[in-house]
Amino acid sequence: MATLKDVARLACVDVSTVSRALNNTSYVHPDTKARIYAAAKELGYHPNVMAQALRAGRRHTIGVVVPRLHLAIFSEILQGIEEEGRQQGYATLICVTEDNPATEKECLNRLRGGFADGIIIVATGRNGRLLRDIRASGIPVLQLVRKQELRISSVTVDYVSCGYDAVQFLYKKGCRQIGLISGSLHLAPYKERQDGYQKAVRELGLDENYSECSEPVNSFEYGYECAEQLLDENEDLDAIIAAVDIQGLGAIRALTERGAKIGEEVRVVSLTGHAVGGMLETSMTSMEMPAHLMGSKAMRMIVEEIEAPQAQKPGLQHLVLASTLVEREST
Amino acid sequence: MATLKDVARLACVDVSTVSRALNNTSYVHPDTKARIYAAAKELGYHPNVMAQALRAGRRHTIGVVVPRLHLAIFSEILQGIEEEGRQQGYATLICVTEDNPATEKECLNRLRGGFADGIIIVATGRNGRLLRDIRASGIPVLQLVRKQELRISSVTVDYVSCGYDAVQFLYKKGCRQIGLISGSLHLAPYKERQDGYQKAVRELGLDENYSECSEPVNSFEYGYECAEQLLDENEDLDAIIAAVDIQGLGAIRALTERGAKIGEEVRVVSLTGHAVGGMLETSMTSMEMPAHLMGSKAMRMIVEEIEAPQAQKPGLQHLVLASTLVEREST
DNA sequence: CTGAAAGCGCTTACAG
DNA sequence: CTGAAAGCGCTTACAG
Repeated sequence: MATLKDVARLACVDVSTVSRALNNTSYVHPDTKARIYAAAKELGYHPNVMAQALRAGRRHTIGVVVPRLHLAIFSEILQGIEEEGRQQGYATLICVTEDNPATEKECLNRLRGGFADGIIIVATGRNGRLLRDIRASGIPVLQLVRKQELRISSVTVDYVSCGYDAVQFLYKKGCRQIGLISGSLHLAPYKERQDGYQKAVRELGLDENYSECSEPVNSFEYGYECAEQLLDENEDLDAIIAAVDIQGLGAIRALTERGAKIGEEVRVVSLTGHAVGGMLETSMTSMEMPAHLMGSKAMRMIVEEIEAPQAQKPGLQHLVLASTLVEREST
Repeated sequence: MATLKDVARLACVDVSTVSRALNNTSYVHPDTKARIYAAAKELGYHPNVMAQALRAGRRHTIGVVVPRLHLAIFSEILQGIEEEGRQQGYATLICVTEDNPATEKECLNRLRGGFADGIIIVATGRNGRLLRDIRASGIPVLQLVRKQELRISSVTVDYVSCGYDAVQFLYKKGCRQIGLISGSLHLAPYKERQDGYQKAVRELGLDENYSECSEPVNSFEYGYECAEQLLDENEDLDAIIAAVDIQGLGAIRALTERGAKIGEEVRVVSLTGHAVGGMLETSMTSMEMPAHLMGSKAMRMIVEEIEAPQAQKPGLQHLVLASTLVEREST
């Protein structure tokens, strides 16, 4: 790769002049400029971003930590992040943790210390302290989807309303025995959706139907098992709410195998709204979270924080967006 | 952030000694070492990766260019890339192009010139020349999934066999009127799958049934429309092959709406094998591509090329993996 | 209008 | 065993 020095030599000027000409950072005589441009072109010069970054103390890179990409809403969120980042001149570095705290820790430790100017974390497995450490060391950190640390800015969805609204909706459809398939209650999104469910069910004076399978996970199989269990325990069950779509797919599968008429005998709602819901034989009603928007908002917030002058950093911000109900055939 | 200099000052030694101690790069007196470690710990020192990178001329970062992440096999591939990269000590930078050549070009231009030590490109929209340029400038480039440039290393699947095998499989199931839903024939994976289809159909003396909808895209709606068209044009159609899963979902949807018995009257096979296929009411048979493996292989190949001494660069390599048929209910 | 110099934070021959 | 110096490729006051 050609460097500034090479261009300078070819154009018979100092490197500083080349830098000024190429960056348009102060007046350079047109003739000199022309020579420099010609030289740069001839050599196929591209500035070395690393050197620029070292100089500026900024890499224009944001690290994103996600639990997984495949079959999850995270991939859509990530697209939102990346797109907005590109527009703002920031590159997006990713780390996939599989919800493993050790992997997450490893990722975070790499990201700090120069790999990224800021970190958007979608997972969060017991590394709260590390996160606060990183933040304290001057690297902006933002939680997305899962808000575990109150002292760290976040972009989330109103999960309580999400659960609440789903129950209300089903109630209006005539459902009286509504089951819930959730996830690990250590994770805020699951806990809060369950809170919303509980609130609505109690207000309406309905029975609470929880699935209590072993280790809650975000998977098709888990959705399937939980649905089986809910149906076994309550033969009057007339609705199932699943925290995430692939659990919903599992529930639909279980219902299909039992020959239950989905959307009539038993209604199904997902609380996450992955686009696959609309592509099924029986398309699935869901509370859709504005995934792309959440990603771009998060990126914008973190870039703002990075670029704000030291004196006027925005401080703690929690942005909460709303889910919207998209009614489909499963209800 | 504390720097080497800070640590040196606190430990009362030269920065070079700190560097040597921390990197274990030559003998340092145990006492000095202890002081240095203590100082580093006290200051919470983390080396500045940028500076290291500038010095070493290597960033330990690979750029990955993908058409999209959501609802595509690419997210699984990307997980494979990232995981392997992490193990090899490389970070993964992503760029989402939406198959837009201009966006792709922008991404590539950023990635060169220091953003990445190597580039894995999954898209490829008419930027072959730029790719060769980048490669010529010393940055390894690797094509994944789509092989457009013969002079650039690649990891792909044997798409011809994939199409061929699907037809053979359906033939053995008794199908005689097999329709194909493909994608843009400018893209090698689609073209080759179609070639395989054609080869098998001709060998077996069957009719060729192509969907000829307007602009081929990788979408649910496109799959739906094409299926409709295939069914309208040939009322004896007894099988549909879809290039990618979400087209397959569209086809299944179309069949469902017509009341056709999937897996009996009309069989459906996808040629890509996104995991969602196994989670449907009628689970979908598919030729599964080893997505995760493709990602990790690609990462390993490019790291090898980067780290090989100048004298013994591996040179052009094309790795072709096999798809495997996973039979499910749709056939 | 342009050059010479300093410095971003690190590593690594070179001395001693 | 450890320090002083040079240099990775850039940018930016500071002179002139």
